[in-house]
Amino acid sequence: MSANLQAVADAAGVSLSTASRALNGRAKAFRISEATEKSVLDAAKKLGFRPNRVAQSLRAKKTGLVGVVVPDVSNPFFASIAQQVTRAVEDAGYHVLLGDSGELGEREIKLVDQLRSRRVEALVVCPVGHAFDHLAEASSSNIPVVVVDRGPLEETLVHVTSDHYSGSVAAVDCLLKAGHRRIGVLQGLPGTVPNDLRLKGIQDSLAHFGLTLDPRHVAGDHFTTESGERATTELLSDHPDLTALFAFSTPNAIGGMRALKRMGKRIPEDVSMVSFDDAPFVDCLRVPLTSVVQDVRRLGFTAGEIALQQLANGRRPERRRNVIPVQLVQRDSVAQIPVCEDGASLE
Amino acid sequence: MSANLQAVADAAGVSLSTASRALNGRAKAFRISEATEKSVLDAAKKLGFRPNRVAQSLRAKKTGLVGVVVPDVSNPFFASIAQQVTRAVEDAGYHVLLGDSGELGEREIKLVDQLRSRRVEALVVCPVGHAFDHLAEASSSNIPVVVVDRGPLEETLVHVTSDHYSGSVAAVDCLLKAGHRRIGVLQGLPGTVPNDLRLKGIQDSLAHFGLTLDPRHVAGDHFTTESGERATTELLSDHPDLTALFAFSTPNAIGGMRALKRMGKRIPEDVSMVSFDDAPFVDCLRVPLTSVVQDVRRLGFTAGEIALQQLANGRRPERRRNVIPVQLVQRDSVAQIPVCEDGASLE
DNA sequence: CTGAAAGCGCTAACAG
DNA sequence: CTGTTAGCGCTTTCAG
Repeated sequence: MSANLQAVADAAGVSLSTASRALNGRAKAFRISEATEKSVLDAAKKLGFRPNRVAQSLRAKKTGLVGVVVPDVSNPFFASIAQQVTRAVEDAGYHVLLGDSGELGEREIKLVDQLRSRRVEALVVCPVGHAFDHLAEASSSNIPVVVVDRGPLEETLVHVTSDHYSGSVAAVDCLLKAGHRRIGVLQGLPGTVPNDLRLKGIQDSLAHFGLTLDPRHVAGDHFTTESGERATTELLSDHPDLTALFAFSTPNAIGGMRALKRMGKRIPEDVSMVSFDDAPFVDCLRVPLTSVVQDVRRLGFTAGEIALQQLANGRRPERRRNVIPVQLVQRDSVAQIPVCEDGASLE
Repeated sequence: MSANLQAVADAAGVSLSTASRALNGRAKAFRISEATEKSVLDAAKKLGFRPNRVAQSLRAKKTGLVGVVVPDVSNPFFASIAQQVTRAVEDAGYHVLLGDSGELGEREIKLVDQLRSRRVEALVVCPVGHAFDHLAEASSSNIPVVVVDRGPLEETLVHVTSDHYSGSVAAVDCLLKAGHRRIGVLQGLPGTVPNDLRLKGIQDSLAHFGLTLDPRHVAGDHFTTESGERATTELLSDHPDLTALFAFSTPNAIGGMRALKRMGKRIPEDVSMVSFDDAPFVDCLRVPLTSVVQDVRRLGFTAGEIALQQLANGRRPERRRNVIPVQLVQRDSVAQIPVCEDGASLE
């Protein structure tokens, strides 16, 4: 195995502690002679000494580790978040222990537990989104926990999230202004905050036009392509009169596009589409999608920064909920259609 | 802080060692009475005992950690690899320490060093691609190293990679069969194996038609959208007679599409395009791209498996180079054009 | 059946 | 200016 401090000390003909001090750049502070210092440094280099961070961690009771748990790293949205956390904490000397829950609540709980066993100093978690007890428990046991994206509705945890409600309102307003009245929704995971806040945004936006959201116009059960494809097929078979679809994620939208293609429907001629987005390539899709763009990088970086601050301060930040603004970007997937006079006739 | 073994032992009224044995499920083996075992387990639960993995690691000289270093986690290609490694090793009880080199060789070296300091038991690295000494050094100091994607040309390291050469040949054959003779190349990082093997594939494929690759038809310097966009602009300004582009990555292709759009050129009517791919959404791009599809998941999972085997066997595998097949998928981005009779007139 | 003690590699009192 | 020693939390001989 790799040489240890003792070996270096022996090679340099000094004691363990002198070697330690020299290696840690404390030579000056301890007034170690330059000759001694040099001989230690030389010995270390010659032996290829690499300080054992495990031992250091045990001793210092600090691992310099941040645990990051996401539902699916292969999704660019979560990959970006993991990346930004990595970047945010690296200058402070922290490394990231990565966990992928595979959208499974049970796995998430297990992962959080394992990471705590590894004594991560902080946790940044994109939860599956239905249960938060394990995170609350971690948080109350004094380890900084930052939840990103799908957090609880109550302000129990430090939470970084996009402005789902406003974004949703903007998206639906855009459809309404273009004359659409019968809008289908390709939703993500029901019961999670991003999903339900967006549904609420839709309802409120429709209400301004004296309309209501027909629950039968909402389909889908995950933020995945598969869900988007299934939901679209279902929605358009049962309700061929829908003129627009609102997809709750880029994968949902991509699934929707696949289904529409299969059904021989064109965007936006036959069906308009807007999406709530999280991926950087939306402008290059078959039809450049009009979409609510989230600032994913900021979401992740902010989470990392908050965790770091908390680590430095030693106390929870006053601000629990950090809402990152979103922006509606109009592209080519929404067609203007003649306003149907009997706006109330939607169903 | 969290309770330690001593605390559990005290609470259960037994010694440290008995507590340890009971907690590790070795009660039977050590013929500990059921009552004692139960009291230990109860005490542990009551105190919320979580074994300190750092101390265990120090003691066992095993961390159960695999280091994964990639150039850019936000790129779905690398994100998938990281994910698959995570999945491949998790059942064996390993966790992944993630590093993002940001395509910077220096950072990669530093990260590898830091991860080794943290005593990762194995390294899976997608190198920036120009220098490998640090990896060779790690490998020769007995830690399993698996290089994915951009490895060295020589078989000095265990390497998992797509069949770049054959894929490239297939892509160019497809263009040639469609009548294209003047092909521009949006390359990635020159000097890396995937890049240069693909260039070689192009040359050999062209040679079959008695053609050669004009170096001026090759542009680009990274596997990024920016490089793809710049290269396309450059290529089509200088050589407006190019009828097709071969993009070496999905980001390169997306950049190319952006540039073409800006220049008012349509795919495939004005310019055909094929890409060497690594992302799952290519079928939904503006123009569904004909492309060489890599089995990214297999790339990553295989790397994880090999690392694990090596950890179990304790010796380097015989097979150094693991080549994963690729597949040409024809979509709609290649137009048939009238064969120019004077095939030699390309330039 | 259970306990005492050594030691993994390192840092930081505490002595000289 | 340098060395000795205790101890971080755990597992595992070695003794009873």
